[in-house]
Amino acid sequence: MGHIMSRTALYNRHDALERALQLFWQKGFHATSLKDIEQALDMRPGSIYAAFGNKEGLFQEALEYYARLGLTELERVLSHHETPLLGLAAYIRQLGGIRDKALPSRACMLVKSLLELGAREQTALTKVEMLLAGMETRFIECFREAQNVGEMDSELDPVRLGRRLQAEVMGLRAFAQRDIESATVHALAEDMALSIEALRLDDSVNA
Amino acid sequence: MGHIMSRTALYNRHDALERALQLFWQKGFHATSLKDIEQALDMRPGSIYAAFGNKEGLFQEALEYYARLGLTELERVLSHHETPLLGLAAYIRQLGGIRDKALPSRACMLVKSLLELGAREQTALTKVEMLLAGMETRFIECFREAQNVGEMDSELDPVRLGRRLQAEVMGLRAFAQRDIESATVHALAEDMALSIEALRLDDSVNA
DNA sequence: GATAAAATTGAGCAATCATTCAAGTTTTAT
DNA sequence: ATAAAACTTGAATGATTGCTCAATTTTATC
Repeated sequence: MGHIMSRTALYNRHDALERALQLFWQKGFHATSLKDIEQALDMRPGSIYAAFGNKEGLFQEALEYYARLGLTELERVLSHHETPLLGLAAYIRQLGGIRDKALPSRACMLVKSLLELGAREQTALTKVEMLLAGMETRFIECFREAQNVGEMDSELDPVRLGRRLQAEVMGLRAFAQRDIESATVHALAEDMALSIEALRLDDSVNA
Repeated sequence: MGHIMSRTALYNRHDALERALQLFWQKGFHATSLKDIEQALDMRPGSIYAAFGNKEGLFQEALEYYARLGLTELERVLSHHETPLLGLAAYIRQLGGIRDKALPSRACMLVKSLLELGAREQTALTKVEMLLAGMETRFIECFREAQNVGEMDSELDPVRLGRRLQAEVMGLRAFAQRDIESATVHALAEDMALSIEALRLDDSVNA
């Protein structure tokens, strides 16, 4: 893992991380063996250890990559909607379609890891906590911004609302991991989205 | 696992299940080794396999035991409140104090297992799905009963409400697994409880 | 107290685990 | 063309995995 890295090496690294993410997201940390990783990345043990240190190091980089993708997606949805609350509602509605996409798992990888990892994987667990805190912060910022633009009652607590939204997203995605019909998840997401939109002031609805 | 079993053998079995539950709930299925189990149950491998078949069998029995405890606790809270919705709200509020108790994990063991288990543990995974469906059904029944006693608008869909409540409980408990202050979880649970109570018709509030 | 049945023991099994490293290959710099 | 640096290889490591079973102890029955 030198400081200088060719363009192809960078690409290879990114590609390896992508494949590692798929694997870890699907099977979790403990159930993913190095054999699995060697096969998925088409790399031999020595190369993997030279590039990522050890299994936990690779896992942590996959976690960061995952969280970056997730935050980017949130920003994308937010930017395509007029106001913060409408953006958040759209984000939730989009999560309602999570069973329709071919993903390694419907559950959030951060939550999966939060529930799976123990004291033996302290550094990875700390990273998960950090990344979840980052997502929470972004949600809170949305509610604050909604207040600033007059979309939401300024008496409400953006911190509580942000945390509740995170808990709802966690719940929605854990629920979506169950063996249920896609329509059920869509309905659940719709109900949650309506709760967000219900926070909008009458003034902002007619804006 | 013969049909005849002495009182002490039954006690031992129950005790072993209790200890196995603590272990699996804390560390998850994969991170719990048979060495861990031998130590916790104070049993040697042969006895464990004679009593429970294999690691997955023991895990499944622990799951059933866990779910039975959870359902019993829900019934207990419901029975101590006047109406279904007030009971559910109280149940949620009680979950807000989950960080204050000394538990193996704050997260629901069924959700932990749902997210951790894969195709290789199909039978256990199917059991998890079944137990979660049972909890969902009980929630739905509560909302139906709330309609029957005139506590809730009969236009609302008890099935959607029940599923949403399950998703909220999943989210609350996953959120509570984060390294956060107890007060934060209490506040989150309070907000969720208020949402349940907001479903109550004005008539029933003054009943 | 003798005998049969049931339960427990723990050493040991093959398989798999994450990881290392000397040797070989490719890439880069000169 | 050549040397140095960087990267890759894959066999081998010791530890640990879930699990088996012949031997032994405990329990139940008469």
